[in-house]
Amino acid sequence: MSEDRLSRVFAALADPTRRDLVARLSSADATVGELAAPYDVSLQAVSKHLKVLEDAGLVSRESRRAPVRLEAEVFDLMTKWIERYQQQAEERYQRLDALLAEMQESTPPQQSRAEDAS
Amino acid sequence: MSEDRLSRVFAALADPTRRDLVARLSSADATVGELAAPYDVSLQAVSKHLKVLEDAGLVSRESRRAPVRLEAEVFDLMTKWIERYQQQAEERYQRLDALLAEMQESTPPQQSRAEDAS
DNA sequence: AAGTTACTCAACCAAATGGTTGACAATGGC
DNA sequence: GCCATTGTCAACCATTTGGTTGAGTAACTT
Repeated sequence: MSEDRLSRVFAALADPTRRDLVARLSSADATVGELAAPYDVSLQAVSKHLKVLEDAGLVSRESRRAPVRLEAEVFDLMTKWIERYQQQAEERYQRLDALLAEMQESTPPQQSRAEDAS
Repeated sequence: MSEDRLSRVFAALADPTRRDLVARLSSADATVGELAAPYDVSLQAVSKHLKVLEDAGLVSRESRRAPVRLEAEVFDLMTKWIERYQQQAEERYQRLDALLAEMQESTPPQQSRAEDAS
């Protein structure tokens, strides 16, 4: 479903120029020309970058020459995905730690363990 | 600095297969073979995907045939980036809302506004 | 020490990406 | 209504990407 959308969002942000555009748009809306000015690539190249951001839903415009606006809601999509697996992984590590601690307890102080034998 | 690292992380997660690998690794470590099994691409292809994830720092292994492990800390890098601009954008929208509200207050109820004239 | 099994490297291919330049379309000012 | 400005589309190019197959390497098993 939104599988493809997530792919587009991540792919869009994988490019440093595009991330910089997002960064700049987070502090103020701006037209394509304004956005293009600081970079040493053609206006067309920046226009393409903006299309990628737009297709990913990260950015929108009311009409052609209107200022580009950041769509901050899309960030939630990423955050949700990230948090889900981060949390799951962390919980697992916690369980593992607990398990290790338990094993250590039931096994009284020993001289050596297989893995770190000198 | 870690500009390049962020690019690699986002690019790594832009691929659905790679996102699925991460998802599966979040619930349990697994070997390359185990990870490859469910997909209908070659083992080599999955091996390549894992290399991409590894280069992005999302995944690690102690040795060749050891189980692959998810490095959940990298998620923080993304989260930090996202939250920074999301927050900045939201603050800006709040200020804008406040400004509009203020303008509305100083402008007593009017019959029509330019934009939505019938 | 030898043989399997598990994985990676290398070469190749098609498609996608980020860039270019040149022609075109749409907006805003006069 | 015309012109200048602003932005997009199209065609092209080099590089990267995700896949393949085949050959090689590394690690357990016995």
